[in-house]
Amino acid sequence: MAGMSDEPARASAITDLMHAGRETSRLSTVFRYAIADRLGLTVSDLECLDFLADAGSATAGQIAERANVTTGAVTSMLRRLQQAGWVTAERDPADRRRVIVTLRPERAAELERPYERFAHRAAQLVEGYSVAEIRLLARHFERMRAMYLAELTGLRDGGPTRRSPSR
Amino acid sequence: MAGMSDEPARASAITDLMHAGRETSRLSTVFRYAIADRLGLTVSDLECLDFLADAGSATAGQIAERANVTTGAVTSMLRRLQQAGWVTAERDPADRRRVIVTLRPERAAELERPYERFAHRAAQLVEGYSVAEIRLLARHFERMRAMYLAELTGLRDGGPTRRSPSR
DNA sequence: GAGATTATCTTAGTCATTAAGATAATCGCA
DNA sequence: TGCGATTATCTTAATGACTAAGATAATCTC
Repeated sequence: MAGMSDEPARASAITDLMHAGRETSRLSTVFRYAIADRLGLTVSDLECLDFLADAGSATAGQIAERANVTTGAVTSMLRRLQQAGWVTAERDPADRRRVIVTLRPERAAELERPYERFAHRAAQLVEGYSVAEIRLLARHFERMRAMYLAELTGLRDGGPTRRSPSR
Repeated sequence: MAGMSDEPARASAITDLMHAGRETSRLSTVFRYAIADRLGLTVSDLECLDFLADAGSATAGQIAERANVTTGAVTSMLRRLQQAGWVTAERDPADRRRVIVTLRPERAAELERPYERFAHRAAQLVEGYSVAEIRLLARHFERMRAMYLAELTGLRDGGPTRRSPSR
């Protein structure tokens, strides 16, 4: 096999991969909308809660950056989420300008529930794969994750036209 | 190797995969937000335009369903998109209740532009993979796509609590 | 052709978000 | 030490996308 030209096959496989990848990304966004709606949250709220579930706790500023909203939006978001009992927020004793936000641990499971069916099906999907294949997929997703993070900061900083002229 | 118990390794690989997969999905949503923002569009607008880029043209009702918004929202969305020169909209001569919306072909490339850097990096990522590996990834994404579609219709139909009580 | 259905549009009101600037705490440096 | 600069969050006013409910208008059905 080595040295044999498989360029056409390779190119077509890459095209397939790109198309399926983008469509999956698109659908995952719509799916996330639906999940947030189901939980009575905005997408930004869900973003925040998922981030907290992963990170444990974070400052208001970190949440703003991560959810891609202004700090003003985070202020009202936190009021919302505190009122609904999702998070606690208190000033950092070490630096009293900061607000440390923590996901209430007893609510974390509730956040997972809409994903349960999905996770179950995803596990079934993987059943037929070898360990090596699973590792390949995990590595790939990890690289994509890094790419998204890099591109996001790139879009934020490098963007000359951030908004339509009317805003 | 065959018959050897690799269950612990397998389980940990699956955990890694699930984690990276979910994080990637989350980031891709934030990325889509950023792309829409960069184009001066809402996420619904982008959803609509991407749908049109794929489908060629569609009725207002089909767009509403696809973008998960009411027909009233589509009306103002179309005014927006027409004004910005993204689409044309005209009544269907065969059924004058319908409005047929078409993406202006000369604007389609513009829709791709914010993805270019991303696509370029994604291509680099894949350079080191064998054709078999690329095919594995493409197959996996295709299966995920199918899963998302199935779960989405499930969420839409089976959902008892669609909104928070205050709305 | 009358009533039911379908597709889109209108209207009024809601709410998350932004921009700009206020407030308050911490840092850096003379 | 103390003062100006920086950093983190909050406030305010305004914007605009969205929804629900119902209006309008075209098409089906019998």
